[in-house]
Parts: sequence; C-alpha cells; structure tokens
Amino acid sequence: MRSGRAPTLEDVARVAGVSRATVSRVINGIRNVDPQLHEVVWDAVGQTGYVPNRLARSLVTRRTGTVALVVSDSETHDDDPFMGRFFADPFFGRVVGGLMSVLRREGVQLALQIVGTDEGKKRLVGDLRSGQADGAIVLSLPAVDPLPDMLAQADVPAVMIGRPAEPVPIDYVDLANDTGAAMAAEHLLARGCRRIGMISGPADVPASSDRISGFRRAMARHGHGWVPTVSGNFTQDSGETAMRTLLAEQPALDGVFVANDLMALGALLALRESARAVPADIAVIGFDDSSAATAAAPPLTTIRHPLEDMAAEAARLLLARIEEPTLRVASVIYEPSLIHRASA
Amino acid sequence: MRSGRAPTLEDVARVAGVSRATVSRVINGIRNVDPQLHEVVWDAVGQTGYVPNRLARSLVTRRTGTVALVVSDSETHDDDPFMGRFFADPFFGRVVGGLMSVLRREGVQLALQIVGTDEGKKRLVGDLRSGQADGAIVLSLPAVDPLPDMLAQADVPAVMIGRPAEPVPIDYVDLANDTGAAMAAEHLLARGCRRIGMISGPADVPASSDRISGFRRAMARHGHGWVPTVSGNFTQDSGETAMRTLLAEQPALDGVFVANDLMALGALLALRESARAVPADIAVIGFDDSSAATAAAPPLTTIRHPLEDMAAEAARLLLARIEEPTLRVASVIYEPSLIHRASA
DNA sequence: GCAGACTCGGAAAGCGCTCTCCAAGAGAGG
DNA sequence: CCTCTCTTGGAGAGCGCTTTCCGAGTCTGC
Repeated sequence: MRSGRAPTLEDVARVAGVSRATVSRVINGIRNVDPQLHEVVWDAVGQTGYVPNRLARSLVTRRTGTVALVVSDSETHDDDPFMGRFFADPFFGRVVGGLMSVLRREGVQLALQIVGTDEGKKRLVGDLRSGQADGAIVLSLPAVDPLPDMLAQADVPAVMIGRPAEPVPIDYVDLANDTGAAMAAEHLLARGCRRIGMISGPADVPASSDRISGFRRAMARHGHGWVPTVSGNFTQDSGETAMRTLLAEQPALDGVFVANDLMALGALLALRESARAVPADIAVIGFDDSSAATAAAPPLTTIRHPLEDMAAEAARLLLARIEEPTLRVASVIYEPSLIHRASA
Repeated sequence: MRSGRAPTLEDVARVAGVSRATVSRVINGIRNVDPQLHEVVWDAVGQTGYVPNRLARSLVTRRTGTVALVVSDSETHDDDPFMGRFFADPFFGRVVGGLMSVLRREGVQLALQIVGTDEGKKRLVGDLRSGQADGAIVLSLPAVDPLPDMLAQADVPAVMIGRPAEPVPIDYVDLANDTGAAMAAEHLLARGCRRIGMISGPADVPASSDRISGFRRAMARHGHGWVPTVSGNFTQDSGETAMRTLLAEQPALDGVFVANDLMALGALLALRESARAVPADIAVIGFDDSSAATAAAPPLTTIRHPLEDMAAEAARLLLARIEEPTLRVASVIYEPSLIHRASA
C-alpha cells in the first residue's frame, strides 16, 4: 500500500490478467464468473490494496450510499450563534445516534448539511437532485420553512423529524406532543396541584404549539379553562426568566409544566432562588427526558420523547422510500410516556 | 424546474448555443470569456435551473469539498450500545458545532463516519485515499487505535481532536489536561481541603491519563505524595459507583477531583445519598464545563474545556493541510481555565 | 454429428464534468 | 500587406467506474 495514487480497477485487471469488466463483476458479486477467475481477481485486489472509488461508482449507478442530515434554519447572517446552542443540545446528538444505529448497519453514510438562506436551500435541493445524496432527513427549525415543500416538489426522497408546519406531502415521524402535554396535565392534577402554570416554547413551532394546545385542552377538561402561560425559546436561560415572570404574575402557583427539560432546569434555578421547595411547594414537570432530567436537582419528572427510536424509524422510512420512490406518503407518530422522578 | 432528470452542462450549452467548455468556464468564473457570452450563459443556467453535479466535478478535480468526521471506536460487534451514549453526550455536539462554525463558512461539508473494526478502518482509509473526502477530523475513542497511524501512512490529510495514544506524525489539537488537573488540585488545596481523592477515567486513554498524572504531580508538589483514586468510565453511573467506593475506603475525604462533569454528577448523587454536604463537608470539582455542570446541584466548579474552539481550530488546521499537504506536522494545545461555581 | 441454447469474458459506450490543446479571428508592428 | 502575437471558444480526452452488447466457447438433445 504505497502512497502514490490509489490503485484503480484498471490496475487490478492488469495484475489479474483480465478485463476491467470482469473485475467489476467480481467486486460487485455478480454471478456468471468462473470461480477460478473469481479467486484470481480477489488475489489481485489484495495485492494492489484496491478500494473502489465511490465517487466514480456513484456517478454511474446514481446511488451514493449517503444520506443527508439537513438542519434547516432561517438565519439572516451566517454567523448564527444559535447553531452552537443547537449542536450542544443533546437533541442533536440523540438524533444522530438514532439515525446511525440503522444507517450504519446498511453501510450508509450521513452527511451533515446546514442551510439557512433560501439560496442555500435552493442549492441543497439541486445538489440532492443531482445525486449528491440518495435522500435527506430533515430537521426543520423555523416556524415556517419553504424547504419541505421544495423537497417534495423536486421529488427528492426525504423524511422529516417533526411534522412540517404547513401540510406538505412528505414523510415524517413525530411525537404525539399533545398527548404528552396532556399526560403532564393529568399528572399535576392527580398529585393535587390546583394553581397550575405553563412555560411554553415559541408558539409558531409545531412541536411547541401541539404541547400548548394539548396541555390546555387537558386542563380545560378538568375545569381549568385558563392556564397562565409564559413562553421561552427552549434554552435554560429563557426557562429561568420565564419562571421568574410567571412567579411574579402568579405567586401562589403550585405546579408548572415546562415544555422542555432545558427550560425546566432554568425554572428549577428560579424556584430555588425564590426559596420555593420542589415538589413540596411547587411541582415541576418537564418534557423530553433528556440527560438534563436526571442531572437536575431534584431529578425531573418528565415526558419521555423516544427521539432515538424516532430517528431510527425516520432512517428506515427514508431507506424504504429510496428503494421504492413511489411509496405512499407515510407518517409515524410515537406515543410519549411519563417518567416519574422527584420533581412532580 | 420539472422533476425529470436534472439538467446537465450539455443542456445549458445547448440553450446558450455554446460549447460545454464555455459553460464550464463561465460557471467556474474563469476569465477569457466574452462578457456578452457570459451573460447568455448565466441566462441559460437560470432557464434550465442547472446545478453542477458535484460528483462528476469531484471525479475530475479530485476535490470533494467534504471533510469526514471520523469517530473511531474499537467495537467487537456492530450493535454497540456505547455509541448511543457517545452521541447523546454533549461532547459530540460541541465538536460538531465547533467544526461547522468554520467549515460552513468555507462551504465545506461534513460527512459522519463511524468505524469500529480494523476492516472498517482499512476501508475508510481506502475511501479517503480515493477521494471520498478531502480530509478527516478524527475522534479516536479506544486507548490504542491503529487508525491514526494508518491515516499518516496513507498520506491522508487528517487532524485529531485529542492527541494520539502512540506518537504518530499527525496533526492534532488537544487540551493541556495535566495543567487543568493541576489547577483543580491547587484549587482544592487553596480552599483548605486536606484529605483529597480522585475519580479518574480509564487510565489508558491519553486525555484521562494526563489528568491523572497532572493531578498527582500537583498534589505531590504540595506534599501529598499519594492520592486515593478510583476509576470510572466517564459515565454518570460509573461516577456514582466510584464515589461510593472511594467513600467506603476513605470516609474522611474532604475534597474530590472528578475527571469529567458527567461522573461528577454521579458523584454528587452518591454524596447526597451519604448525607454529606457539598461543598461544606466535601468539595467536588469536575472537568469539561459541559452543560451538566450548570445543571448540577450545587452547580459544579469545573475545569473549562474549550471544545468548540478546539474543534474549530482542528477544522482550520485540516483546511490548511488540504491546501498545502507538505505543511510540517502541527499541534495546538489549549489551556484550560477554572470555572468557579458552588461545588468547590 | 450438428443445430440450438447457455455460459462466460471482453470491448466499448457512457455517467457529467474539467481542462488541455488547437484553430480561428483580431489586432499590432514592420 | 504580411507576419507575429494575443484572445477566445470548440473539440475531445480523460477521471474510475458500471453495464450493455457480442462473440466465442461449452454443453445438451435429437
């Protein structure tokens, strides 16, 4: 394995004393090749240290063995400080882990793509269409995003994690966010809370609005027609601020549903600062069951979001659609579950 | 933009009424093209919705505009449960975020590659050599890993995050782990701790062994020739177990250095369980300044690991080496800093 | 013993692009 | 007016691979 140019099919063919075509057949396991030649070729492969050039192969087969993980944002300028936070959040890693658990087994690679501008999205779709990747898993952050529709229009195999904000004929996996929020409501009510508030995420993001409506609906069903709500942006800081605001408005609160664990962590901080005991004075319930939940003090009762499973399913859906592009548009909704810890 | 086959250079050339070569020149901004034709060509590009096929381009230019992020493991079977944990850990996301902050600006993509078996590593090097990606950022997990050496041998541009276990002529960025551990020692000593223990990571991982030796050296310098140590594997659970063991051996401990924040979280749990107050009875200091540190109760005093910066620097080093492969092997060592919070 | 069916391997045509070479035309200098 | 140089655009040769098309050889059955 010297380090000049990498050996090519041609080289192997020369060493084996056969034609390029034959080597290609052997490598790709196509029958109709004499077992003897078969062996000769593999010997030559070993001797030369040959590894097929994936690019060249993809160019002709129109298959890359690569799937794009697209993080779709809507930034204005390129130095988006938000992205740093996004990657640091366990959310991203859990998705990657879930995806890899199935892609890896299939020998499919994951290429990370971040797009913000509409220009970037256009180019992304173009790249995808011209075979840059076989398909895309899409994580759409902005409340309204043209990307899902562009992908659908361009007939690019794609699966979203989290439903699109606008109805678009595209596969997706999602969590029954409303059910999860309802479970939180039931739990708080069941443990005797009567003055319950909510710290929500941004109202225009689907996952967030579903949690809001699910929670309100469940509360209303039990006679609480109005729920004091302050919204944050899913960061710990915003949760802390929101909790302070909520407390200022409703000092007698005895329970709060926080739309994700990170904000719940912040809320816990604000609560400690105001000398309220959790859960004795006020019960706190989070959402996601991220690693932050177990790290919190007290450990967070939360709604489990089976993100790894969802991502894995997204990968499976995508692989299936790549294999068979005419499949009917599908969606898979996961049911959340309540994880009972100490905070509520 | 209809959804049949994507338009090619040929199509654009036909519409513009020029040759493929001319279109290629215009697209790639090569001068020597009449400004008028220039415009005609761009019009044709707009009309056809042409997007260059990156694969075809890469095949001839031998440049892909892609960098691989290689996570090198040493698994035995493919269903490695460890990987899930690895991705969920903020470490992974922070690295990705840091890398993307520089790669994105250069229009370079990141392709994720997980390799475990030696077979897989061999194929990876082959793929890299045959131009699958322009270079690699390597995260090597196992204590002893043949990959760095293979990469160096094959002359593949590569940069490691964390120094290789064995000396290998390869670029890397690393943290002065020993200095960080020494800072922890100084801090514990300065606040009056006298019976100090340590929860270390696996002794054969470089980052871990540097922390061990740095800590011990600093302690020795202050007359503490021996430091009771229990090792864990960087997970929260292992930290909890280790703390219990340490406590059983040394009940009078009044300070402990834990080699990462996640284990420190576990240690805090064990401490609470044993009814010891932190930091009153025993001071705890972590390492990494991950998001777990602020989430902990009490918030963790810890050694800051500027991982995003390190990853960004790794990306810059790699880009430089891709541009100029004959560069001298370089390493950049980052200095850690102590973040003072409540636990010590 | 020979037509017909089958098996196997090679030649060669691309996949979509870049880039070297070359020819043609324009302009300048003698 | 002719030659020399310079600019500009086209033709075409690949990059490394797959795959179709064929021809040559092998085997069977009548």
